[in-house]
Amino acid sequence: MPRSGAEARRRLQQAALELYRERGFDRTTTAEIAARAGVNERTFFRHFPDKREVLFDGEADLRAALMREVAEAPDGLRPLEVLLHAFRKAGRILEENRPFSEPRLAIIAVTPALRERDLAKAASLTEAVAEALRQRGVADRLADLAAQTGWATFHHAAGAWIDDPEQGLEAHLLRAFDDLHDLSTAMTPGGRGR
Amino acid sequence: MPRSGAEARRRLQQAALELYRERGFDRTTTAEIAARAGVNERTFFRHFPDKREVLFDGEADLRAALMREVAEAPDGLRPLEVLLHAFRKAGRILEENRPFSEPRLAIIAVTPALRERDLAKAASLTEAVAEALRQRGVADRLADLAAQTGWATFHHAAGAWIDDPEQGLEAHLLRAFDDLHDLSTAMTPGGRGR
DNA sequence: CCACTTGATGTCAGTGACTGGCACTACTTA
DNA sequence: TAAGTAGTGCCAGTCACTGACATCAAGTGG
Repeated sequence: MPRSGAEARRRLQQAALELYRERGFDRTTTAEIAARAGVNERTFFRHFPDKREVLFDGEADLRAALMREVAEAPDGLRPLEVLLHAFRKAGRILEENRPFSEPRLAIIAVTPALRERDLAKAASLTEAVAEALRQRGVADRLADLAAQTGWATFHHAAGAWIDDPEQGLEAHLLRAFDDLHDLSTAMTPGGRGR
Repeated sequence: MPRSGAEARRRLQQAALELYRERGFDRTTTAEIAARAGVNERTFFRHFPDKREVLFDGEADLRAALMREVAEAPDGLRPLEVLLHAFRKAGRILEENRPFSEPRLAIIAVTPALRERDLAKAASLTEAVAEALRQRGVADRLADLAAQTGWATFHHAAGAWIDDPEQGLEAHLLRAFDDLHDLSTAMTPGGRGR
């Protein structure tokens, strides 16, 4: 009956999101998701490799957006400035999709198994960002460190934005990077002479 | 036959580590682990909540060590200095246990399911570190950000140390925090007037 | 209009992680 | 010695996930 496959895929995502909200992730079976989506359980696993992945679909888009923004950032910016630039741009996607992503994030937040997957995705994106920095000519060591601390700052800002959406993600981002700046500048260099 | 339970637990950990190395995590069944340890499969799940957790046991110790070092760091240090202090101390545990933790880390590195769990543990420890900073009087917002960026820096340094153990973890740590300092100081504050 | 191919699905059998329940045994304590 | 407790073995069952094979709709070329 379904011709394109993409329809079934969307129905599965929708059904999974609903059921995870209604009964919780652990008390939802893949058979139930498939039934609500009107397909066979086997079909579920043809579209998603496992029960968690059905909630993580936009990753490829976000990754592409991030890498593009890092690549296209103005010349002359320092690594963390490049990242702030990219996060501001990519953050708009997040903000526009908030109605979609809010229930999703709520479920992830209360489900350890989903938090684990979320962390894995974040780690993968961090690695992608580091690679994008390297392609910009940032030295290997700095690219890795900048990507990790930059992502941590972004993650921190996103968390603050979830708790307090009034100010907008961008304001939280700017404040987080300012805070990072303050944290580091106020730190005496290493414990050794330089 | 076993009297203390702790023995069975250690045998299970040992058997799991061996089997994961020999055949890989995915091609090892919990029944095989139990058999090599000389116990029933059910006993495996009495000691460990799942097949991954058997490799993550020292977490409580590391957490305690970290929180203690953060709490006992000298007064007057800025948040990131406190963390550098704590990581240097806690890092010694890592260095002393390298013979133990090296095969373990190698398995984790090549097994996505175990990497996920590892990331979850790191996130949990980061949260603990943030809490320890708060108890030191660091403001909520800064504690969270400092913990995340500090952990990212620590993680980065640990990775560099794994690749190049010659210099010792401490040297890598100092360099990573210096790099972080450089990254941030060279960054113009935000994109807005202050 | 008839093969023929192709992509998505349904069906079925099977493996393995994990759980609840119950009985047994060794060690501890009154 | 009796009662308790902790650690274990055993058994049945659920559920995530996989491989193999059949089916079915749609498009394609003759």
